[in-house]
Amino acid sequence: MIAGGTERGLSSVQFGESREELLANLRREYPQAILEPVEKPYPKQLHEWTESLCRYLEGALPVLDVPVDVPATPFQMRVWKHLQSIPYGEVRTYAEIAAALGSAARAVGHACAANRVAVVIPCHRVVRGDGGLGGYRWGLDRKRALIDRERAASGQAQVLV
DNA sequence: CTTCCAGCCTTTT
DNA sequence: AAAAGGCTGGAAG
Repeated sequence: MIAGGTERGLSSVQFGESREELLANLRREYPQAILEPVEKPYPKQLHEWTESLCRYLEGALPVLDVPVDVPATPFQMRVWKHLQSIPYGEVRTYAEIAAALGSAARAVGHACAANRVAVVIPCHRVVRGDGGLGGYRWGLDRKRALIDRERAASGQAQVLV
């Protein structure tokens, strides 16, 4: 994984197969940004955010509360905010989200697809109403892995129909 | 099981 | 301004 951010929050958290691939992706998304590989003089906040992220993934941190700094339409903001209210280890359907927002399921899917901040905005916790996984920007295997891992870490029974 | 279309937001023309 | 299409869903064939 790679994490990038500004002084205001994380702006990009992505999955990839290699360091090169990840860096290339980041460069493509922010062609004008000055990318500094932060090996040593870690900006304090960025360090805290990524720390939280890691511990959260391990299930050691119940709620992830890090700021994000991503350009978004008002609608996307509402969807993402709602996604962040899904507890660790649980999943919702696109329809549920849509109902809560008074919108349509498909629009929700579109908003999720636009999310660039993996895990922080848990678009992997949204599945289809018919039991299917739906899609995932970084690959369905990754989505499945995240959900399984979270479910296991949260100690819930794995009742999967 | 396989269309079909309503639905809402974004992106492209 | 108009049209297409997406990480859907529910109804119809």
